[in-house]
Amino acid sequence: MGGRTILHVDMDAFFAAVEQLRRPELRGRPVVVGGDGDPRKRGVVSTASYEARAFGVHSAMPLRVAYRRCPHAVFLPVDFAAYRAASERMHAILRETGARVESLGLDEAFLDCTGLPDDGETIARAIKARIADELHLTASVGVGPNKLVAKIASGLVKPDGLTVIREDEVAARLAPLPVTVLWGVGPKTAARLREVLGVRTVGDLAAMPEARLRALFGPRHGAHLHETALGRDESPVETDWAPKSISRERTFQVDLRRPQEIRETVGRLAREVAGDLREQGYRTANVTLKVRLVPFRTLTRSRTLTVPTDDPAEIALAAARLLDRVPLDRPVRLLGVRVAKLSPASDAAPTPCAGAGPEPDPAPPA
DNA sequence: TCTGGGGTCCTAGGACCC
DNA sequence: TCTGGGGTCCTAGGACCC
Repeated sequence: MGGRTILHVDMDAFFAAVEQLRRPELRGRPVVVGGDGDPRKRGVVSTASYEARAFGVHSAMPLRVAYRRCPHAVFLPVDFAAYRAASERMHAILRETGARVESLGLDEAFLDCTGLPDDGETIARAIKARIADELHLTASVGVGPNKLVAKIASGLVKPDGLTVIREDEVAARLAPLPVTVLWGVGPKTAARLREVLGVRTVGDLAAMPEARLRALFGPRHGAHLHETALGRDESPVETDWAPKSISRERTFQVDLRRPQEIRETVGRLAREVAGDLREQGYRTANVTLKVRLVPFRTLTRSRTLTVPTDDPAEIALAAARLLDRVPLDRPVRLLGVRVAKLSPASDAAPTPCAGAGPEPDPAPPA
């Protein structure tokens, strides 16, 4: 497995940058994009401009906290249509390199440039130049021997950065970084690594015997930690993506208490999911209901529909049955309906058992 | 009233089968 | 009666990512 050339392209403060581009009066000012743009309401920050980050505002922060930290920022609602348009132009530039391209959301992508005539750094410079000239936006790019290293590299210099990590530099470049730069290492795993093993950096983790990691985190997660700490990653750049599930969820500005209102909302979400399902050309076999009760507890219930279906009424019925199994003894903050086990609608042969309808729930465990 | 909305993947236990 | 072992499917829940 020698000699892949992988790029990771990461648009800088993408949503905020698009807003500043179309509204020049916002340039140089702190801009926070998130929720419906009202920082006094429930919602989180999607993207903060670099001017806002200077005040400690960052992605996933509650809007109210962002408002406290930076009250003079301009707060804007998320306008996906605008960001999608810019994203498509960016992706067109990436595809024109001839590389295979894997999207990660609207603002990031991996490119497999293996076998192209130019080297990774040259391609990266060309991409950055075109994004600057044609979109008037900046991107930070990382070049490495695999996706893991490329992604870490793109994060090392931002905004408008370009960082190349050669195969023989990987260990030395990764060693001093905190373990949270690694894929799959979030707050919980980082805390356990620190508390149980005294591990803080990628270098610390790389020095840990794999057996200890397996014992502590289980065979798969342990092995994954070991591999990534060494900068190893053989995952391919995947150009085709198909969803494995489709969902709709809503957090309410005011927690719901009335059962009638809760039932109606579940029905509405189920019909929205069914609409998405049909629009995207899938059928499904499985419905999951998610309910978040106050304070902060998530309760999910799922069950299988007997008939693969994209029928809104059947999906709504399944969700309603699941709701019957949730004790609504406290206010409800969030409702969500997810459908999984997707299959292409075109495959769906007429099923002989289609008249059976949903079967009664098995007795729920106490 | 501090906590969105879209996802993916893994684990663990029980049911069930051979 | 002293209690194996592999496999799959299902459900619930957790961690993580952008």
